[in-house]
Amino acid sequence: MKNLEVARILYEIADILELQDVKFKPAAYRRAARNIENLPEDIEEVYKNGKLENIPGVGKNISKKIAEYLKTGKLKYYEKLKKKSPAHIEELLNISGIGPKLAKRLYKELKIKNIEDLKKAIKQHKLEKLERMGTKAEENILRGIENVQTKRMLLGLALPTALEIEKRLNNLKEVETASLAGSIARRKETIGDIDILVCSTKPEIVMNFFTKMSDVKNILASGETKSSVVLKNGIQIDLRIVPRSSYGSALQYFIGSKEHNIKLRQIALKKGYKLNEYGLFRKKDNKKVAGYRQEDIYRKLGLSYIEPEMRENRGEIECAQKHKLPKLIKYGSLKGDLHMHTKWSDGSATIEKMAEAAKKLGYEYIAITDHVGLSVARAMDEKRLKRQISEIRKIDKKTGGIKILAGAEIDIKPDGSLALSRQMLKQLDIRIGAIHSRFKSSKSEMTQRIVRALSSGYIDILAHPTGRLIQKRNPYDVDLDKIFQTAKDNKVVMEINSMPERLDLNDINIKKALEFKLKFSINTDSHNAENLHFAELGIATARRGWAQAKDVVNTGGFNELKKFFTHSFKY
DNA sequence: GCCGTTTTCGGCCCGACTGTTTTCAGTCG
Repeated sequence: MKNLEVARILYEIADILELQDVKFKPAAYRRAARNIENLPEDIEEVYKNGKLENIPGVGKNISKKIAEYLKTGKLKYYEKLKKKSPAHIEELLNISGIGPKLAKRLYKELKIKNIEDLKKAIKQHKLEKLERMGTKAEENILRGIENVQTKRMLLGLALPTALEIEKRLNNLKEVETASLAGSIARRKETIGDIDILVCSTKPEIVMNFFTKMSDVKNILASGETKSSVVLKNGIQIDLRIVPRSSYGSALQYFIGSKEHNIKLRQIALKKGYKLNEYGLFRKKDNKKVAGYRQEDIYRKLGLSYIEPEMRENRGEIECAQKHKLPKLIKYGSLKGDLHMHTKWSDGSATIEKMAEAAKKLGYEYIAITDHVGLSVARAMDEKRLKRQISEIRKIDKKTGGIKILAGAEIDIKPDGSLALSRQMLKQLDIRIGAIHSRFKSSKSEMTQRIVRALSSGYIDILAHPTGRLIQKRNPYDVDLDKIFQTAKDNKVVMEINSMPERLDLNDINIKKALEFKLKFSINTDSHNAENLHFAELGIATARRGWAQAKDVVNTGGFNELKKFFTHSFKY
């Protein structure tokens, strides 16, 4: 899959053109790059089918360039651009506070080419001596450098803090409403900072409370309507206060995404409106026609209301125009969890403890799915698995209020065979297949390996189907179309793994799997009782992938589940 | 370079903030 590779080159072209003061082309290249980044299909497939120009933002010229790159592995235009540009100062554009103009000045006046040079120059206070620059500017850029070097945070790590602060603000009597905004409101898998929007008539009191919270480490900015702090845990929070009359439009604006908002504004313009964070205004007389509630804005523009998780300009606006948006799966709608580990393999809790915790979440059922067939993760051998199954049956009878299913996470070996005998496979209620080794196999090897496993007839769920660990390990190279088709043919369910660093399948691939009419199971892959809460992250990801309750097998009650897995259930 | 339910040419989202300077260019979200 070369989508990201192609997108990166287009981004770089955009940066270089921007540095050359070329107008509009940078935006065009960035738009194409963004859409390729978000493309559910493999760009090589799109190219082979001659459909490159169907990608929004990709026209004749860019499609030719993509074709050249995919065919030859090179792009002459790009090579030439790089040669022509005086120095590779594109790196500087990644720093918040530095745009094309400043980057060029830094190079011209101080010979600064990259972040390293820049850091040295700041240490010697060379920047503040430049015209129209000062100490503040220098400090800002230094902070920008730090931000480039700190990675984005996992949603699962930031969300509890975000919800806690949101609650604190809502408990304040001077606050009418506080809501999360930005990427965390859209439940993106990683976030840069937490945005919170507050509606209040007493902004000073709210701002004072916010900047003086005991967990604030330092205050970055503190004004009437906007403040920024960094918490002791390193998370940055931006708080904005707006009046009630424009709360809806402000929320709409700050939730984003940027791409979604740009599209929305274009629609507004065509319909004779102007949209900004203060409201939706009629162009001819500047009369405000919406702003109090987000719903009103969407309605005035002829759209159904779009849930924040969908606002990525991935087709949701077109769907909303036709009033054909899917009804997304709701938070809290899972009836059970089908993937978790216990002390029997690499988990830390007992079967009983996991069952009790699941019961507290209101679940009707869980499946215990410890590892088998691995040399790591304290995986069980067949003898131990046999003992565990009878133990699970015993505990299930003893424990009221929740059904405990006997399952296993079975290693898919490099040749695609399963690391468990047929005889044992037949005794399990839920059989999860998973890849744990040779992540760097070729695309064809990995595809064959998984296809063979799924075709065995003994796999009910494919766990973490792409194997990625966010910001740590790339997804393995695999032909997802083939995997999805094989899964469809063999009635294999795709897992949406809810662990914060997995979220696998991801949003884009969920949307793609839906085109194959596949079913999902939102599982936590818990290794202790607390992990069960991560299910909400899985639901968030499912929502970002446009999944509905009917697409997710574990939104159904026990009888429904039993019917679905009727070929495997022994229960 | 892309794109069209005002268009195949002439536009391309929009406003706030920041720092430095005295009227605004540059950058951001």
